Amino acid sequence: MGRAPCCDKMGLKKGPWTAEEDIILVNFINRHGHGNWRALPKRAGLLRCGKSCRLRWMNYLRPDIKRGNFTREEEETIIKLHQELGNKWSVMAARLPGRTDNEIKNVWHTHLKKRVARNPRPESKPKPESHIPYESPPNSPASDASSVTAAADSGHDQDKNFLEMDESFWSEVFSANDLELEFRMEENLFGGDSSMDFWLELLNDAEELTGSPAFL
DNA sequence: AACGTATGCAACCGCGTAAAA
DNA sequence: ATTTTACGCGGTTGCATACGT
Repeated sequence: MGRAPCCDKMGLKKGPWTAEEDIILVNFINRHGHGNWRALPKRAGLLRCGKSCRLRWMNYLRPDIKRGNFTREEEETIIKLHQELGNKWSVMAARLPGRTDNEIKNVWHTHLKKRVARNPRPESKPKPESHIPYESPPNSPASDASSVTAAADSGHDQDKNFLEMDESFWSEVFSANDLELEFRMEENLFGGDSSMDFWLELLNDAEELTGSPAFL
């Protein structure tokens, strides 16, 4: 049977998410949940397809996502689970709280697969340190920490600070400004010229609240 | 300093399937 | 029972940055 496209692609944005889009998505889900991903972008005022929103939320914006390095234990768990389950990334993610299937998949393909290939049973000789760099050249990015977080070594400058924010940032920002914020967002999204001034002001507010630079 | 290559991550695409109509 | 719709998953790609020459 024919399958309808996931969304009407006309006019929908693709590519990396901006801080503004993240704010809109997080705020909307915090307030209304995500009952219907397909309808969500329209309701939230995002020019994205529902699938894209879902992915962004699941892999990045969800408050329960653990940011930071994969521990040695997590890496060993992934290796073990992969031996058991194969490429069942979502099952693995369910067994690793705070980690996403995409993240696990990436870390497997970029680090663990090679490690396993070179050293088929690493778990048989546990190393004393709980957090050991990947097997990479001493000055490679992965050598200073086995970080697979987006923030750690991706270089999207504007996003970098944003990504490093703890999820508490969002709850602080939104709980503090809530109603007025939503009103102002809608005003800027639907009502008019959606100038950057609004967002800059919002980010300044965020900085004041959290005591740390938000995005800029 | 400039250029080419490798690496790592975020995001997209297409398919399978469950749920709804 | 059949068809349609939406969700979730796994594979793949695009792009920015790091590294090497």
